[in-house]
Amino acid sequence: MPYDPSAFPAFAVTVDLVVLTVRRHALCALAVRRGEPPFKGRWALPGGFVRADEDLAMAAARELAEETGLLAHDPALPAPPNAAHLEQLATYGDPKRDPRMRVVSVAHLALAPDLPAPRPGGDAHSVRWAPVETLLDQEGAFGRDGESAPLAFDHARILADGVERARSKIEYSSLATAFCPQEFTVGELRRVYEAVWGVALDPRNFHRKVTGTPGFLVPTGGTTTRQGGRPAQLFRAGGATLLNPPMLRPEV
Amino acid sequence: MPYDPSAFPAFAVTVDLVVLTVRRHALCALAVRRGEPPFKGRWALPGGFVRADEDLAMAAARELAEETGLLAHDPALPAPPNAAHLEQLATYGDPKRDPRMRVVSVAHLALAPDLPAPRPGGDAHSVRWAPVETLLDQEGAFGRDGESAPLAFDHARILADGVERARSKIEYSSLATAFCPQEFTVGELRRVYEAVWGVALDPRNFHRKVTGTPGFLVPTGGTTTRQGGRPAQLFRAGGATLLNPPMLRPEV
DNA sequence: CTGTTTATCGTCAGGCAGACGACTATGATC
DNA sequence: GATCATAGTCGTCTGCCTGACGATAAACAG
Repeated sequence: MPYDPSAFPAFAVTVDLVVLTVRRHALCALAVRRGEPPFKGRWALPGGFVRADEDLAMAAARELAEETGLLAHDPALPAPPNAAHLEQLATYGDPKRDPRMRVVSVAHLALAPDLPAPRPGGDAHSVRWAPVETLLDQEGAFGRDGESAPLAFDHARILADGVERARSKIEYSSLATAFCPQEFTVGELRRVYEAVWGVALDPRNFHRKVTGTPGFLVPTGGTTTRQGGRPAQLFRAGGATLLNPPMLRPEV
Repeated sequence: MPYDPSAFPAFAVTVDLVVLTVRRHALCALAVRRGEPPFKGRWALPGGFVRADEDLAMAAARELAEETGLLAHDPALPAPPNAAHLEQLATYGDPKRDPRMRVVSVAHLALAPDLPAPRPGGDAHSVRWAPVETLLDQEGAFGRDGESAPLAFDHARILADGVERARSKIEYSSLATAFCPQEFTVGELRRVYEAVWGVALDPRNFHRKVTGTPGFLVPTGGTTTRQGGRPAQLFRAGGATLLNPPMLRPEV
């Protein structure tokens, strides 16, 4: 018993992705250059239409794989090698957000470890990792090539919301490990927090806190010296997802 | 330059509302009885189609006003008398969630003070406040009249997500005051926390905590004795939105 | 007047976080 | 090989916050 199609307006539904990673001590987001109008040549978040038989999470996972080769994984399972955390962020449906037609975009947030290099896939002409400040602090700084123009559509707002979600969520969950490779050191995890929050943390207190939180980290037995200095113990993410008490973000 | 409409599937977009309040020491949600198939006669969350020229937040505010007479208000402004907190919750888009057609629902969460009585408005045949446990703990308990059947569609999942959002958000924000009238006592605020979390809190420690958090409560100078016992000071919600350090939810 | 109810103030001990000293183990440089 | 720079790890101390709980205050019911 289908509805009378004239009884309600028809929408296009898309998923847009805020894909975050930490590279060179900076929080970076994935941006693609638009090859078609509107906003041709400008940078935008990766995304695409939801297909007729697709769940929203499936569509987001498909777009993520197309753009990065990353697999979304069930947080309950152990992470496969090329896995990213993926969760729904928010939905944006301003009637004028796309000049062509009525589009509702269900934004998703993906957190990934540092990747070798973004591989342009799908229909994206070029893809890059850019520090989120670079992508967000460009209101008014228009360049003719779009290199320094604001993000297309309302993607600056979406990106800002995604960054804020990540910043607050690593406080009370073990999500920061999603930015790390499968095995990592306490120092590497600390540099994730420092990059995402944009602050400096005391290495000694940080070490005490994360190693003292049950279920957060499990030692693998190995050590590494890839950061220079004294060799550090290697850890995997433990089973805990919620940190209680939480990590405390320093005041301002 | 409109898209080729055959290039992507057409969706219907709705907003569904999780409207929560605290009545008689219990967390309650607004439910409407469906008058049309599918799920005719079953209880469901209030909601409706997003109109062609409407933002998502506007559509949610309109549905809220139609069902309850409550106005959504900008959290930055002082709350008008009949105001509720309204925020986007999450979006549900399983291809099979509505048997008739492809519907994506953008769920919103509204928190309201205890209201005199729900007034059936719009096209809802009957409306009621029901304790959330009653609405959620009915899987398998089907009654022929739908009185004790599970909620229609995926609304049980949506309601559960909304309740969980409210439970966690009153920990670190001043949102619990949205369940209180404009002027309220510390005891009334404590009973909100107790109802939402389903726990008992120590009145003395609670009093110390909320009155000691800067910006959370502002004394109005008046007192009341509507709860019996010694008269209590009256407060308004202060300007603070984030509580730091947060309220601590007792274990289990 | 006495008991009951709710509000409010105080005290005390334990836990956790911030500040920071000290020591360890590697590689780089002289 | 000695020295230095770099990171990692272990401790200590102090102050703040919380949970547990005693005590007092101000209303009402009988």
